[in-house]
Amino acid sequence: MSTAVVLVIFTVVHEELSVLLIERAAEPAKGEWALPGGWLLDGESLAGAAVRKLANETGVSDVYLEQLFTFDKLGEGTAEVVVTYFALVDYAQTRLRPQLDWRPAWHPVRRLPQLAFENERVVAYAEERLRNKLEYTNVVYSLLPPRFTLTEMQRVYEAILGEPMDKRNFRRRVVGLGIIRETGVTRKVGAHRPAMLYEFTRREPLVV
Amino acid sequence: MSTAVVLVIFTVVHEELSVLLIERAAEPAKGEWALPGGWLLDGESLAGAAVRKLANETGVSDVYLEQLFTFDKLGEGTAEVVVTYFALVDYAQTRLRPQLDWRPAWHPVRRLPQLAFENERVVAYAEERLRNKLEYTNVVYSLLPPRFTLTEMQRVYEAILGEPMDKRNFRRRVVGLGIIRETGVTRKVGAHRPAMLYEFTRREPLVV
DNA sequence: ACAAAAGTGTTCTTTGTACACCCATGT
DNA sequence: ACATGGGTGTACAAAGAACACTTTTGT
Repeated sequence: MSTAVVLVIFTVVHEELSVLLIERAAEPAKGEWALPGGWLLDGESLAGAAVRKLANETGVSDVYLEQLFTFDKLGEGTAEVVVTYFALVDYAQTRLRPQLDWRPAWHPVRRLPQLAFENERVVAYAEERLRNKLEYTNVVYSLLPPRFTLTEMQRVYEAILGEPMDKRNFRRRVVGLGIIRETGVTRKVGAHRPAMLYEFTRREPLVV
Repeated sequence: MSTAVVLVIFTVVHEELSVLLIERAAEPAKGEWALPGGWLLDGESLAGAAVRKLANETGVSDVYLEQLFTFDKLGEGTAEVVVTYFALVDYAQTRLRPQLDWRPAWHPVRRLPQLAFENERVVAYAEERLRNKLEYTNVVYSLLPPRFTLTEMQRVYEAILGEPMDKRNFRRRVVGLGIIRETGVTRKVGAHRPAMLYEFTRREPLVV
């Protein structure tokens, strides 16, 4: 009986909001998909354990990470309490590491496989929280590269909210929130005119 | 090394937002003020432990109770993790029960004594959360008697937000939110005309 | 008569939403 | 020439904020 830490790690792949799952190669729940997690080690802080697991699974650190909820008796898990966190990572910067006991993979949140340990509840709760945070904070900084076009940013919002947005209203809103600024640098991608690159004014949580 | 549950129990006394503290009569932190709490018992759920402690301290149940945050190593507490909850109770319905090892008392949140176990952080966090919830939910149902006047309700809001509000805007807002309705019954208090009594349309959390 | 609380509308500002066209570039 | 995505403005609706007087009642 001890404390476990479980992570809901979000990213956007092919314009779809996705979550990192592991396929368990050992008991319990062998062969099933579940959220990555592990035990809180001796003397370790909760946030420390979350950061360690995140780095372990994705290779990234210094991203948005927030405590979500503490569950008791998630399914037939053996933990006394399970402290869940959610994290946002830029897909381009992650390197998944298959482990001895499990294999990780990204899954679109709209098409999840069946999950062990009632992890559906955890993902649903995390998704809701993410959508709320989106409205009034800069949390997406963590899902985008350091410099990005407004269209790229809008695609991320659309992937999370699941609906298209108006280009002009989107621009007004995020500029008005003061979470991004122009870099002065432009980028050309394909057969169209160059686009202004933006950056976040802060790359830490705006409100904790 | 186990899991503890700690409660931030709010009420409004004399138009001041107050929190329940206990004066510890035994070690650790003997003689200091702290939030009420206790161990998660064997086989007990987190919410179950919170409800039990709440009933134990105040005699009330069936009130607004929400998980707040999970801390690790709060001060020199001996718990591995501390799961905190916040609750809202109607002062008129509480009966504090002095225990062998501690004495409980209400303290206005603006004039707290020094607290053990870094409990200031916990109270501050709970207060912030409460203020946010106030804006768009019906959480105050738990701080008021079943029937109340709009002025009484406004006083509760003012106590929590710490600033006076406009009577007409307040009425429009809460009626517009649809969280209360007229009962058709009026009440006379002092030297003034009778006031309409209102009740909440729901006495459970509007949004979880 | 006066003090105390209840009740009631309007104006203005801010915020959000809906909506369509032209431009630069590469093929 | 055409396809692709970048960039821009306006009108309307909704929500929130500021603000003052009259009524009923008890003393």
